Amino acid sequence: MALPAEFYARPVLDVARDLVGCTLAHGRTAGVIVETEAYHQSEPACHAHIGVTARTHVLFRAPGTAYVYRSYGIHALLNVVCEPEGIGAAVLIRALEPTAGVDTMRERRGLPATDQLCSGPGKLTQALAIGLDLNETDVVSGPIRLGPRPAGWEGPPQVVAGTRIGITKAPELEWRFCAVASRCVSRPWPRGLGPGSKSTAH
DNA sequence: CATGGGATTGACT
DNA sequence: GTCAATCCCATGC
Repeated sequence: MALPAEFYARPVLDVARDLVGCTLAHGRTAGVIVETEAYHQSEPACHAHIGVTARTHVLFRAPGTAYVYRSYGIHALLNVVCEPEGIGAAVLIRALEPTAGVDTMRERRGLPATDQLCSGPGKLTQALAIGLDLNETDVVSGPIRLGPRPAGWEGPPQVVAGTRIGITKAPELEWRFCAVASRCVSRPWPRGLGPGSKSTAH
């Protein structure tokens, strides 16, 4: 049972928030999404901001298309294209809580603790064996599968918003969404302050 | 055609 | 805390 294409044909911020708590699977490995970030052509941190190129054309394709690209020459990062076709927008999957195929993940990752198997965008693609070959595949009916929350995750998960990580452009946008209780997120909130804190003691 | 940067990670000081 | 690895691609000459 997969999330329908219509799920992704909505504002990218809504999709990013709603994907937290959903299931991501590839092969026999799977996990629950605990961290996402939204990207939209209207802001400069998004690859689609520069327009349609050989690299970015995928972002303008139909909602529910996977956009997998290489980061820092090393890591594959997984995104899901959102909004109507022709709009360049996507949700970056940043972290999972492993639920299936954990032993396989451990082998691929080299025996780290379970909490760290998928606690980062480059880690989870390695753990689930998601490579650049899956770029432009369909997450509704293709090899990468996205489904609703599994049993045990009923009820809306408590999701908190914060600023995106590792970017230099538009760093002020609070377009990162995390499951609040998870220990599998890629990075804790700075200085132990709650998400969305705009001012420090001053 | 040459160059520089990047939505990261892991190892090291 | 710092830093190198490594490669695709956008940009500029």
